[in-house]
Amino acid sequence: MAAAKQQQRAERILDAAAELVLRWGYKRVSIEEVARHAGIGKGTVYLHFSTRAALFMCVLMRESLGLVDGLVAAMRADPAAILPAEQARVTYLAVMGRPLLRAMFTGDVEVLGELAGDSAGQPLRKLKIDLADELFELLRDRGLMRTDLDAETQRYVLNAVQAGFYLYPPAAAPSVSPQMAAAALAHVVRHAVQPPGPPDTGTLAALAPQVIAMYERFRRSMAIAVTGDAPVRLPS
Amino acid sequence: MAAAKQQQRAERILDAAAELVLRWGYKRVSIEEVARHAGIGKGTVYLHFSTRAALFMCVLMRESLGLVDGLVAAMRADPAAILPAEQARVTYLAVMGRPLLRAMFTGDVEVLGELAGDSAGQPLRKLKIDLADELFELLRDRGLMRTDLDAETQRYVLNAVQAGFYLYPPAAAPSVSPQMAAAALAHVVRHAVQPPGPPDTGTLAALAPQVIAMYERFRRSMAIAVTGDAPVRLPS
DNA sequence: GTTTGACCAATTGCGAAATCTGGTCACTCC
DNA sequence: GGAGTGACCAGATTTCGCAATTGGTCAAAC
Repeated sequence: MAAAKQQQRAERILDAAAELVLRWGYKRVSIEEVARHAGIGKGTVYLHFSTRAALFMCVLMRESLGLVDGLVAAMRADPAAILPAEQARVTYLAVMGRPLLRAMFTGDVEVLGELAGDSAGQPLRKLKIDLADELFELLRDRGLMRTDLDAETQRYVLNAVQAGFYLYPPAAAPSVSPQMAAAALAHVVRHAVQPPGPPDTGTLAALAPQVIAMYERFRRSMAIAVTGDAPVRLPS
Repeated sequence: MAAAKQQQRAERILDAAAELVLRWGYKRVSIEEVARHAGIGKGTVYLHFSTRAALFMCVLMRESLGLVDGLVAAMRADPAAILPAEQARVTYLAVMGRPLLRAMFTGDVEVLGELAGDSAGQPLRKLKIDLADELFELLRDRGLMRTDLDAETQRYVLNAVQAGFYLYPPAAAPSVSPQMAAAALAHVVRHAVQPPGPPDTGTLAALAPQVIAMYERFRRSMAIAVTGDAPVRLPS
C-alpha cells in the first residue's frame, strides 16, 4: 500500500482516538472502539501503533507538535515572539484553545488517566530542559533576559509561574478571560526574567532565525522520542 | 469543669487528630482512634466538636491561625514584611515547614481526603479576598504596589503565581532548596506587582501598624467562621 | 502482501455480604 | 447533678468472588 495512504489512515486513527479520549477519557476508550470509529479492523490499528499506550501517546504528541508549530509560526510572524513573555502568552492561548493540550498541561486525570503521570514523557522532558538551557544562554548573552538569577533558577521560576497559571482553578477567578490571563502571565514573565525597557528590535530580528532553528530541531527530536517504538512514524 | 481544663483537653484532641491525619490521611482516621490517642472516651470528643469534619477543620484552622500569627510576628519585627514579596516569602517558608499547611496549600488529597475541596473553606476564601482587597488598596495608594494592573488582576496574578510555586512538583527541581524557592517566589512577586527600586522606609513603618491591624481582624473573623458550629471554641 | 476478527490470558467491573464507623444517649461515676 | 463514657444502630465502606471486557496475537480471508 502507498505510504501516503498509510499515513492518511494513521491520521484517521489518531483523529478517532483524539475525539474519543476527549469525550470519554483515556481509560474508557478501547482499541476496538477506536478502530470502529476509524472504519477499520482492530488488528489494523496495531499495524500503526505497537500498543494502546503508544497510540494515545501519539495523539498527545501530535497535539504537542501543533503547539510547537504555532510557536514557530508566531516567531516567523514577529521576532518579538522569541521573548519568554511572548512565548508564554502564545503557548497559554494555544493550550487553552485545545482541549487535549489543556488536559496535558493541567494534568487532567479524568481525561488522560494514567497517561497523565506516564514515564513515557520523561525523555521529552529532558529535551525541553535542553531546549530551555540553549535558548536561555542565547537570550542572556544578548541582553534579552536578565542575569540577576542563574539560568537554572530562571528555568525553575518560569516552570513554576506557568504551572500556576495553568493549574490555578479558573473557577476561582471566573471574570478572567483567557486573553486577560495570558496577558497577566506575560506581564509576570516579562518582569520576572526580562530586563526593564523595550527589547532591541535589531537583536530580536537577528536572533529569531537561530531560535526558530532550535525549535525545529527540538520538534524533530520530539517526534523521534515518541514514535521510536511504533511501527509507523508520525508525519515529519 | 474549669474552662481552662476544657481548653487544654480540646488542644489534646486536636494534637491527636493532627498527628493521626498526617500519619494516615483523613479518611483513614476514625473518631474513636483520635479519642484513644487523646486518652478519652469517644463521646467526649463530641463535647468539643460537633462533627468529624468540624474536628478536622479545626485542626486545619489551628494551623492556619499559626500561619497568620507568623506573618504578624514578621511584620512586627520588620515593617518591610508588609510588602507582597515578603509576605509571599514568609508564607512559603512557613507552609513548607509545616506538613499540614503544605498539604492544604498543595491540595494533597492523600492527606486531606475530601476535606481538600470542602466547601466549608468557602466563607474563609471570601475573607481572604476581602483582606487582599483592603490591603492592596492601601499599598497601591501609598506607592508600595504597582498600579499598571487593576487590583483584581493583581490578586489573580498573585494567586496564580503562588499556586505555581506550591504546586510545581519539587521532584522536577530537586536541587532547589525551600529557601531558594522562597527567594525565587519573592523575586517574581516583587517584580510583578511592586514598583522598581527600594520601598520608602518611612511609608513602610507608617503602614505596618494598619496592616497588622487588618491581619488581626482577619484572624478573628477566621476563627469565628470555622468554630461557629462547634460546641467549644478554639483559643482566641 | 494486507487486513481482519475470533481467540486467550489477564485485567477490570460489579453486586452482595460482611465489616466498620459517625453520631447518639442511657447509664455510670465522681 | 453534670461530666464522661462506650454500647448501640443505621448508613457508609470494604471485601471478595464471579462475570464481562479488553489488550494483543495470529491463522485465515481477501
